[in-house]
Amino acid sequence: MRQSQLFTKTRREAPKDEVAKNAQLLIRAGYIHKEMAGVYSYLPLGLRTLGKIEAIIRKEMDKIGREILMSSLASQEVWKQAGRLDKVDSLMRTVGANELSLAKNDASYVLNPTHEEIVTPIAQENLPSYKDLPAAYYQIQTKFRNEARAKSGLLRGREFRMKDLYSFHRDEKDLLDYYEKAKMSYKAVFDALGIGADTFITLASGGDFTTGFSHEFQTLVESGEDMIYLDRANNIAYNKEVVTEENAKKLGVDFDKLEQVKACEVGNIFPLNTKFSKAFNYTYIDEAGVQQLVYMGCYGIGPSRLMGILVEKFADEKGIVWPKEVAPFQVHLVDLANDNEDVKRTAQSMYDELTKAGIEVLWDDRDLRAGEKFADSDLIGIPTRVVVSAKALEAGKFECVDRASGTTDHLTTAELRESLNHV
RNA sequence: CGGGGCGUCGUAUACCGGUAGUACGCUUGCUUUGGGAGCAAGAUGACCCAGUUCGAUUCUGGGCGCCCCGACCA
Repeated sequence: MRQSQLFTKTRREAPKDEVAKNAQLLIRAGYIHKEMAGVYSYLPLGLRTLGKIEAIIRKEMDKIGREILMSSLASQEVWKQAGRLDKVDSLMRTVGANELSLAKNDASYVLNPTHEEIVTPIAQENLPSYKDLPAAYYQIQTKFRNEARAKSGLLRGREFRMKDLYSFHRDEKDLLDYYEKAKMSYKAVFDALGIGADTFITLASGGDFTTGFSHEFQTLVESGEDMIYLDRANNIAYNKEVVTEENAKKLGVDFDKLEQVKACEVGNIFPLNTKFSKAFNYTYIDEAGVQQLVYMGCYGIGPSRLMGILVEKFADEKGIVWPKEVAPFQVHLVDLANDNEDVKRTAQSMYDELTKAGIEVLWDDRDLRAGEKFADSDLIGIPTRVVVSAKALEAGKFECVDRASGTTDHLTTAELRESLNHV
């Protein structure tokens, strides 16, 4: 893509109402636009990056579930059924068009902050027999939560992207088997995103659903809002709510000896057991023809939050540094042509050649001075920058800068393609 | 939801109870071209509603919005 056709601009300064590094850089580089507190629009670069993150997640989820897309809106009746209408603080309510003029307070619809209430009836309709189980549905969509305090850019929003997976089982053992499988899938996702080494399974309270634990995936990051108690040797962590005397005894862990570190929750998985199948009276028929309650699990990952975390973790003083797997483009082709037709032609043919080879290239074809182009390139954070200039034409080699390390190589076109193929 | 802070061109900032200034960005022209160029000429601004006042962007009150700390976060 030509940068002149991106239809976004970079900014030298971040808006003063953004303090979080991820929001400052993503806005300055033109990835996102702030609509209101905790609500952002995704611009071309942001959408591509978000898409990459979601594709990585989708690839793993397809191995353990079927993708669907559920409604954002639900009637409040559905939420009453599991008794959560008034219990869930983050529920956002809305009104039907015919009620707008009445300005009623008792809005009739809700924007779903999670989808147990929606998915359970779908499963009920489609998975009535032991022969249908186990099964799992997942979706990636925009979620709405009435966050009391949206903050930290993409890390905690009122509207955000979420992948939520729901699994259905004939008994607890089958649920737990699947639960372990889901854990492995999550691990694969975080590995692929380049944060595997810093992401720890963290024991958390089971909430309403279970007397046991649920599991969070916490990524170490300075700006994280959670404090976790990390046992590096055993590759496991405990969250604040779990660190009690009672649990210390139960788990045989001395919490005082653990490392306290800041982290951000990138995923969580819950054994729901029969909470929702009871509420919706979702039973399956077993081999003996007897109705049995279905066991459920739910599993979430926040792609938009992950995008923020990747910025927080990898950015430097010049701007964003994307892991190669999620960068909106692999190569930032910067021409310093101005009026030099030879340079322009060379940039065009390099763009064509790399693109044809399946490499995603953002070509900065804008008629600007070198300094501004380099500064923008640093800010945007594409992994490899290739400079096409009069100097390069003379030398027959192009300057290739690795954004993360800052190292510069001078390569011929063939060498460049070779090095990119290794990625 | 409790506490604190802040609302001035698109962005960042300044000043002021009496014609609102600067930088970046934007428009036009010329020059410049390997790390955010220069000159010249333009366009664009006081969150909303009351009150005080001859006069309010400035002071007071209310509302709304945003940020931060805390509580909350299935």
